[in-house]
Amino acid sequence: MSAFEQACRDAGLKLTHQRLEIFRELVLATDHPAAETLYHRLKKHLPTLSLDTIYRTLASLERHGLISRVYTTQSQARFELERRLHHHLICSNCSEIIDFYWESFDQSSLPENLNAWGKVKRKNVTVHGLCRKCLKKNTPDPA
Amino acid sequence: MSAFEQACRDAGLKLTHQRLEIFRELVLATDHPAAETLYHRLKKHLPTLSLDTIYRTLASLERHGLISRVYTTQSQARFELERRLHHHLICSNCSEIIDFYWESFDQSSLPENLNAWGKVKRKNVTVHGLCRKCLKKNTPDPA
DNA sequence: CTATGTGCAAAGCGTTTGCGACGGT
DNA sequence: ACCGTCGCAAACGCTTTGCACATAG
Repeated sequence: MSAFEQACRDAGLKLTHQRLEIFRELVLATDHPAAETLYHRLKKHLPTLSLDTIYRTLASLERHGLISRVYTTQSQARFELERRLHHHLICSNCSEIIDFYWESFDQSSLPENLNAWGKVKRKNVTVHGLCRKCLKKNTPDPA
Repeated sequence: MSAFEQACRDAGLKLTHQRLEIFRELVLATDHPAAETLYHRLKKHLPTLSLDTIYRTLASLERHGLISRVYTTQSQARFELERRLHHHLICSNCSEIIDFYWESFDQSSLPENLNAWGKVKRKNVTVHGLCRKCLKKNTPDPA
């Protein structure tokens, strides 16, 4: 967390109460929350917090590489801390997103013909399926 | 294409001119176009076509499993034909999305501990980097 | 002939922005 | 005291919806 404070100072960002709380909520969250989700969670302890501040803060933290936007098919953007290389499990029913690690994949190399495309920076796996909760509820995917 | 006509009949969808043209454009497209992109491309040959029809048609084709929505961090939704298993290359600069194939990955198995999560249906790789065009233009990624 | 699909215009929803007040540094 | 940030409200962009007419089956 004080690494966060240092990063803010380096970036010229002020250490406001709101900023700290929004970041702290993201540290604790494992579910890649949307802006609105964060808003509802934080509103309990910060009743005057506004949704705009959440949006502005998320954009600013993203710009400075402290958090990142998650790839999704939904219209709502979702966010996560910029952590070590990881991959995502996505439930097609409840659209929960969970991290997992797969080091043997990380160390493997891509097909050679990708060099023709350009310069590769990162590779990520997304696994789709049904999480245990949704399997139990016996709720098959929509349509 | 007549497979498409058959699929429409099976789904109880009428074979309208607009529907056929929108689907045909998606068959030809390799760049995972957004609704608006399709609109501009089709407008040339179908001047009376409306954007709402594009949206409605895309939603309907998606519901029937003929096309799918691509995972993205942008607010605009992008679409592709439901083809054989493939993976995506995404340029962080121009956000172009290109398909690639990687059969040795497709045949590999996931870490065993994922069974604890639920039932896996599909796994996809997303490669991020800079495409050749953007490398040439010497346009480094934003910020 | 009937149900579905279309085009138009208006509404919806998530997100962004201009403004004046506020608060770190 | 200064510049970044906040909350408010209004605007924005992408997408969806209600309605009346048109069209495929």
